[in-house]
Amino acid sequence: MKPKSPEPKKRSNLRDVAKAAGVSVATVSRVLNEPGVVKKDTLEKVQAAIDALKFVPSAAARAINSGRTRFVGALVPTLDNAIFARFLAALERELSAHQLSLVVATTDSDLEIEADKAQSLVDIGAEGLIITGATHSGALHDLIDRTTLPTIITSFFDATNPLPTIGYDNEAVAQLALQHLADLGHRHIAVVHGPVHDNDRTRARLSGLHALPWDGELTCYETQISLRGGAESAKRICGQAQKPEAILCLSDVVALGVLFGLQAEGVRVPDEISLVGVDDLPSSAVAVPAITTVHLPVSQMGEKAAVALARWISDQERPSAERLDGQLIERRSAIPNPSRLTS
Amino acid sequence: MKPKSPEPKKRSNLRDVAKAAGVSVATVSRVLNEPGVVKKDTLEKVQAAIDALKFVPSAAARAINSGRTRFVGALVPTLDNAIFARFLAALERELSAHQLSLVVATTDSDLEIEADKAQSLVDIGAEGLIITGATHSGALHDLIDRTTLPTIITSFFDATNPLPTIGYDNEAVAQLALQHLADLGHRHIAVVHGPVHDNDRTRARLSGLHALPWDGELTCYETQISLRGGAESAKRICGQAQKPEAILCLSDVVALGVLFGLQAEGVRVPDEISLVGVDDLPSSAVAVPAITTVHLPVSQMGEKAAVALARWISDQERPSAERLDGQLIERRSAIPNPSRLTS
DNA sequence: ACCCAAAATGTAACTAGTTACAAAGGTTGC
DNA sequence: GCAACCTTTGTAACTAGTTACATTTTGGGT
Repeated sequence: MKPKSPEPKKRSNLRDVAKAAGVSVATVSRVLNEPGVVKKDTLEKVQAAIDALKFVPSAAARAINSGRTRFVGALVPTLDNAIFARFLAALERELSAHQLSLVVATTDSDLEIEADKAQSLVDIGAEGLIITGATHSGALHDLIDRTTLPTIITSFFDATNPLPTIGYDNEAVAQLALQHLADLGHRHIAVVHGPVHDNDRTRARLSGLHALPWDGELTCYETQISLRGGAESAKRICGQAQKPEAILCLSDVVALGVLFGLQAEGVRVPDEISLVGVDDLPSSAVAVPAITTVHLPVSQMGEKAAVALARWISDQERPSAERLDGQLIERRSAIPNPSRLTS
Repeated sequence: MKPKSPEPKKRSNLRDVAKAAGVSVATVSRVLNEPGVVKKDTLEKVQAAIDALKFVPSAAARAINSGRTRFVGALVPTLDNAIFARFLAALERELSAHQLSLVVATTDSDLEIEADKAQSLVDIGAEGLIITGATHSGALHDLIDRTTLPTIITSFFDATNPLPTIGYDNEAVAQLALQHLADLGHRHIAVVHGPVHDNDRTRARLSGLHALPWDGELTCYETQISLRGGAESAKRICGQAQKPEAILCLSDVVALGVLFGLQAEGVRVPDEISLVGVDDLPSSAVAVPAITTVHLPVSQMGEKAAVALARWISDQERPSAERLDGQLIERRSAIPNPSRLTS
């Protein structure tokens, strides 16, 4: 027989504290939540008991009463691309200002993984979800539907989507970049983009490019969204019989990779070939030559998403879609096509 | 009077489902947790009721019984430096394999913010903590102490720390880089490093440099850890009367920034000046010239931290300190000092 | 000293699950 | 035909807080 403490260490709870302080549980609860209404010396007694027992209130028990867990989840393809890291940084900063914590889950751009991780987020009690793009698995849509979990789509603007979207018009964003090159007189342009599979942002950008009326020619190269992917694409492009006059990269990591790749091949940018990107990462401003790109307000997107989600959760105010505009930032990597007379 | 449903929409719970299916709450609970022991047709009845009521079990109620919330928190200075983003990516991947989610909080290298956010993590029920570096506010130490929350220090190896550390010996890491430059015959070296305030990793690296016995001269430049900070430092260095023979950057983002800064100033690397970094970010391998650097196994660190924390939480196995070694990766940005005859 | 309101505290019923134990139902052996 | 056992289900007591309401204490005014 072992009648005495077989498990001596166990987190102390409200009732332990109440007993130790010689008060009721309600009083302890008040000390925790509205110390103002408790008489000074009972407050001190209770505080002493709390300290003595190293009492830490249980988050779960609080959550069960308030119905609030105070955290939300975000699903992004990867953390390896600075564009998402920057987005999350802004999101976390603003959520934190609204007393919300952020659970991060990466999906590797796989819709099944995404749905799985979303389920985990629900299982642990996320009060809301931030997801990337508008294309998702049926399982995820079901989950959002049955839980009626506040969910915001980012990086993708689409006013007709049943879920609120906060993001850019990806078609327009890509067109900004292409139009700029067209205006500079380039007619033979290589497009370097990330995987199209499971990525509706890239698909939208590509279809934007193809929808733009102009008289030039596009050659597309698909690669991994990484510096290495960009560098390898540059090599591939340099291996072609006829080099393009300009290269358009649908993301800045790739653009920087392409720049490095071209430098390694001894091709001068922008003299021999112009280069534009999309994203406007800090690296694009600092690179030599600085890379002309389409600025995407990711930090603003993170903030807006955070505010919208926080409001949705606390006030049931369902946000409406918000369109953020890209902006062309002219730098040194794209110049007028020297082999053409543009007015 | 409003006796009828004044609030028609409320999440349904276990008892609602039990009532709807005509069974007891225990049976519904079994359907959820051990469907094997339930007779087939009751199982179907219950499942039907669950679907009909769109029942989703409450995470908080589960947590209150199991005592497990299934998530941990990580405190990092920033997401803007790829080194932390990569660390978190690996951490999240491995935690996810252990059925744990990751709450990310950024501290901006401010110990007060760090303590605040740690408190938030505890408030929402984190089962464990990953923190960066060994220097923290008293409030954070108190918190860890009173909650006895499994907490692992990363990016900093110190076998004598009361908390388990998983990381590099920062002094040694910096020495690897400096020794390499010394071996190449450089005697006048500029060191570019991030803010020293509240950052024990940087401090350790600097003291490592100063502890290395050699006959050269170090000039230190403090700057923000960013591309821009690096580029500006390069300009500052070029403005000196006597240019150093080599530049040692204590992180790779800064190294790349310095490279860009030097290129902008028309200084050729490595011909006129050698450059080495620390971290081994992907950009260092792809940059032109590729940057010689000390590889830090961040992904491995993320994985090891995840495994150690997961085990600590589930099996009460307190991990022991783990030292990860940096490794010099020789690339193109550092060459023998041309102005000297090194055998 | 006494009344009354305000302030402080206590009781017990909630929140939404899990689970030990009890009880009922069904099957098999002899 | 009935005991013995296994399968399946139900009851009620847990988990750790919050909170409506009841009760006690306190203080001021007369």
